[in-house]
Amino acid sequence: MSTTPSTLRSRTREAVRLQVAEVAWELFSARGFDAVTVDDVVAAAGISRASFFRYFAGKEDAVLFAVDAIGAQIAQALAARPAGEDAWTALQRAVDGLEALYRRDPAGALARMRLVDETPSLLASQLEKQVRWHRMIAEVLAPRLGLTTDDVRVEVIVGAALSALDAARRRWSTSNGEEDLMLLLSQAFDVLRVPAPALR
Amino acid sequence: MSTTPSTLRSRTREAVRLQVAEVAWELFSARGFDAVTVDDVVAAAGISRASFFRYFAGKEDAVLFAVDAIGAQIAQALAARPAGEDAWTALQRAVDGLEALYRRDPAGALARMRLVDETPSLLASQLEKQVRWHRMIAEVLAPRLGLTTDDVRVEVIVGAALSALDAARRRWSTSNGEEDLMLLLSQAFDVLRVPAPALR
DNA sequence: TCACAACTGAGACTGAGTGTCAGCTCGATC
DNA sequence: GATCGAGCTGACACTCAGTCTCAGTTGTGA
Repeated sequence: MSTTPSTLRSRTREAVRLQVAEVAWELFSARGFDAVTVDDVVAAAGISRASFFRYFAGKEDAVLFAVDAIGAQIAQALAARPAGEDAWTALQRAVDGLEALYRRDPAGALARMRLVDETPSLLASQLEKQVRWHRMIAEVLAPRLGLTTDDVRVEVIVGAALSALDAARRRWSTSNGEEDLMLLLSQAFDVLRVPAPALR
Repeated sequence: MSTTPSTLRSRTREAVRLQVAEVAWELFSARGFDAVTVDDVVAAAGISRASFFRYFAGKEDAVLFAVDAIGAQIAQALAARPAGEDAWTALQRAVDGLEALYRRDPAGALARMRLVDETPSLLASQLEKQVRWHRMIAEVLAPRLGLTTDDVRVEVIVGAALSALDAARRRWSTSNGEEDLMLLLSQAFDVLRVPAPALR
C-alpha cells in the first residue's frame, strides 16, 4: 500500500516524524492546540523550526498526518470486497476494518477526537482531508457499479457511507467509548439500507 | 429567521459589510484568493485593516459569510414540511429551496464554487461551516422522527442528505451549470430512497 | 574515495489575526 | 439643541504560522 523506498534516510525520516508528532501530541493534549506554538514543539523535540515544516505541512498536520492513510486503507479494503456484494455492505465492511485502529488505543483515539472537535482549525483541516478520502473511495466504487467517478449516484453513496462512519465515530466518542463501535456502525448503515419509509 | 434589531447602525453596518465583501470578491475572483492580501482588500474598500476583522471573522469569511445563513434556511424549510412526509422527501424539499439562490446568479455561483474548490483554506472553512448546518438540521429532524439529536440514525440521515446536496451541486458545477440542478437533486435523493440492491 | 543529492539549522521575511488606545459619531435624554 | 455614553473607527504594535534562502553536513551510489 505505502510507497516506501525504504532506504536508511527514509526510515530515519519516518522515525523522527513519529517522535516529533508524539512530543507535539503531549503538548497539545496537555495545554490545548492553540495554546502551544510551533516554537514550543520544536524546542521540546530538539529540531529546528524549518525542519518542523519539512516534516509536516502545517501545525495541524502534526496531529492529523495519519488521517490521509485511513482513506487509502478504506479504498484498498473496498477493492478487496467480492464483486457480487451490494454497495452499502461492501462499504460497511471496508469501513469496519478501522475498528482495529480504535481498539488498539481507545483512550488515545477518544482524546484525539475530542481535541479535533473542540479546535476549529483542526476540524477544518480534518474535513478537508476527508474530501480526499471521498475521491479515493469513489475511484474504487465507480467501476464496481459500472458508473463514472463523477456520477452523482457514486458521490452520494460514498458521501452517505462516510456520514455513517462519522455518525458512528461521533456517537462512540460522546459515549466515552462505552458503546460498541461495530454495533453503531451497523445501525448507521442500516438506515441507508432500509426501504423508503424512514417515516415519522 | 434573521436576528436583526434593525437600528440605523446595524443597517449601515450590514450595507458596509456587503460592499466590502463585493470589493473583496472582485479581487479574489480576478487574482485568486491567496494572491490577494487583506491589505489589498482594505485599500480597495477604503476601510482600515482593523475594521476588516470587525466585519469578518477572517479572510475566508469575506467569501463565505453567507454560508451560515443557508444552513438556517434549510432547517427552517424542513420545519415547515408536513409531519406525515418521510424524512428523505422532507429533506429533499427543504434543500431544493436553495435552487432559487443559484438560479438568481448562476455564473456567480459557479465562479464562487470553483474558487472555493481550488483554494484549500476556503474549502476547509466551508466544510467547517457545514458542520454547523448539520447540527441545526439535526435539531429539527430529531423531534420529527421521535429521536434524540445525537442518535446515530439522525446523524446519518442528515449527513446523507447533505451529501446528496453536495453531490448535486458538484455535478452541476462540473457541467458548467448546464445540467438541471433540480433533476440532479432528485437523482441524488433517489439513491437514498431505493431499497437495498444498489448492487452491481 | 569521491561527487552528488538530500538533509539540516539559522535567520530574514511576508501575511493573518489580536489587543490597545485615543478620537469620532450616532442617538437617546433632559 | 447641548450633553453624555455607547459603539464605531483608524493607527499601531505585537504574536505566530508559514516561506525562502543560504551555507554547512551527512547519507548514497559509483
